[in-house]
Amino acid sequence: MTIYDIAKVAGVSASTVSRVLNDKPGINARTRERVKRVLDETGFSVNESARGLVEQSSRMIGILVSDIRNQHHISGAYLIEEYFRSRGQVSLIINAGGDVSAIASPLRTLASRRVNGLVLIGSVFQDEAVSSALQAIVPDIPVVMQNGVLDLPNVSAVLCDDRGGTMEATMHLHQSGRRHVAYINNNLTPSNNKKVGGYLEACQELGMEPVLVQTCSDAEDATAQLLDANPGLDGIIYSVDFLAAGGLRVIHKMGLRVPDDIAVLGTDDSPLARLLDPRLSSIDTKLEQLSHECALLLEEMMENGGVRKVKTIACSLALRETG
Amino acid sequence: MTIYDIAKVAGVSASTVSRVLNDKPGINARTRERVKRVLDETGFSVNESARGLVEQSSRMIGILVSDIRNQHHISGAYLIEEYFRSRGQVSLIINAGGDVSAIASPLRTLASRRVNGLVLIGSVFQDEAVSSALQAIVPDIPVVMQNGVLDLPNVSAVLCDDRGGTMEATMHLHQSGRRHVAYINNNLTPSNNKKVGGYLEACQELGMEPVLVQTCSDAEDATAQLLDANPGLDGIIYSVDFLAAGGLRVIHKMGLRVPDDIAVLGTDDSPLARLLDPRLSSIDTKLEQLSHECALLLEEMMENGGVRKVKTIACSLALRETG
DNA sequence: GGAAATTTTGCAATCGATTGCAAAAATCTT
DNA sequence: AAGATTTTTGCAATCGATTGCAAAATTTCC
Repeated sequence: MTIYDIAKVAGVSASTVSRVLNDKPGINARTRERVKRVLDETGFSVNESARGLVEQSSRMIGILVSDIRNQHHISGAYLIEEYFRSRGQVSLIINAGGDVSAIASPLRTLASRRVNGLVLIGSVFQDEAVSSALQAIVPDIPVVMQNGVLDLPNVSAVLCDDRGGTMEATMHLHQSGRRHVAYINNNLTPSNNKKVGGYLEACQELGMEPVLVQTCSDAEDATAQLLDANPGLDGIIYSVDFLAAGGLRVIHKMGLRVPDDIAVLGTDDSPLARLLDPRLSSIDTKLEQLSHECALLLEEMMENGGVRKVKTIACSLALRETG
Repeated sequence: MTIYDIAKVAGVSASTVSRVLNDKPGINARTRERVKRVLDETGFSVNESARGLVEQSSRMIGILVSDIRNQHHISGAYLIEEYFRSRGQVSLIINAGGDVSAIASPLRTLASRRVNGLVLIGSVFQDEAVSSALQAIVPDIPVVMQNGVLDLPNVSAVLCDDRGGTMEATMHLHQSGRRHVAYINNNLTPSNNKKVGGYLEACQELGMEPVLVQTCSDAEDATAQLLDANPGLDGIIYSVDFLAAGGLRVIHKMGLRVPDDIAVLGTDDSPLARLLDPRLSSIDTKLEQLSHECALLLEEMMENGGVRKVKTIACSLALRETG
């Protein structure tokens, strides 16, 4: 079923059908109605391949997620998808599969589809390999990175102030009387490094001795070891909420009370925080705001041929029952 | 940058370039190499719109998710995306936004893109409105429903045995000595109705008096009321894990011990179950297997012109610390 | 060395939409 | 009623790939 078929039925030319489809002016009202009726009756749907070919645009944006297993990333992708869907742009969401060096392949996929814009989700994309891949494969399309920066003319960025958020959290614990606050990190992403940096700086400023776990694969083990080695610990900050869940379990098992004996903070203020018992206090990294800004920025770049911008969003503390 | 440009540089015709691109036979090895080198050097990427136009296929499949906010659905979508990505098919993941009656719009989007196949995720799609929309808009493309059935020739289904799983869970609790088991449901989706059915049947079979909350928006309130009204309760099954999280909190607050005083089961065996304290026992609705079957079935239908099939997968119990 | 067989390549049509330009139709002027 | 305007419509080129068929190049064989 093509516009030529529609044209035949409606007794007009294909051009007219096309113009009706796209709400172009200069079509007689009665003709327009007639064509529209045929369109409805036949349940016609435009061939976007054909349209994309002549328009040199796919009416799609690409969302490249560094790692799907990360709940937080998925949520971000969907917030952006949602925004663009309401604007009539379809989203092509693709998983990079965690391997940053292999980014060329998904990038080429998106380039082949001629996406009008691209969002990269995940701080691991802040990497030289990604930078050169972007330059080689999509040097001209507007890109926005969520939580990472690259120095390319077509690549904007929206970041949350991980460093500041973590500093603030550390200071908050200090202010509420904690003097031995540890930090447990899961992996060394650029974003997590900023968090660690904030923690260390706050410790220095406050005269606290930092107790840092740089990476860990199992939050329970890490927490148990930390508590064994540092009996005086009265606060732990985790780089991600689900780590804190494991931490809480160990703390509970050891007979310590939260937050009386020890305060616990997570990061990201994910839905999980509200489901744990006690409800987890968390550093809110403003996912919704971040995603919204990404969408706005990308839209702006796509419309105005777009100048590069870098925006930072402040974090806040979502205080609940753990500290 | 088109294949004509490549052709010019490589000193061949566009047809040859096309054949190299698609690994077609009958090209001289040296020519093939030369073209390939030019392809690499220029970083050429095929225009999928043009290709899609002549091939009458997009090399894309569509995944329509009933409601994005449902973590479980998202995970399912990604499992399917993953499978097809490994097969060179891109996925177009779209959110129906919860409103089943408005399914025509996303469906038309997918139809316009000429997706080669379609997966519907969410039992709410098991609905007359969806059936007629599918028939009207995509009567010819292979469709697989995850957790729902419709009686259309091009629509297969993969279901999990919610009813059986819930029966088994109820019986398990009975077997471990529970005599007053309640069921708390959040909403009346077809899938949840099957769960409730299984619970009721098990109760009857076991001679237990059913205590059922048909719908609830807040798990804590529902649980608190239930416990107040039924002091003898020694087991609660929730239709979804995150409800159980709220339940655990209330139970804990009331001073009851889990599982000694009361057993708690969730449903779906989501990552959350392993993060709660105590670790939540849950009815495993086999999301991974379900998604994998969906992918296989869709692939089969796309390749063989496909006959409709309906598969059911058994649930199992993931027993942990709550019962 | 030349005819036959085989391999390799290119020509040209095709997919289904959009759009500049010109022709046709309708409306307005006097 | 005829010419000038304006509105409405259609023709035909275009986008960038794929592919059947025929032509050209190469290889094989006697």
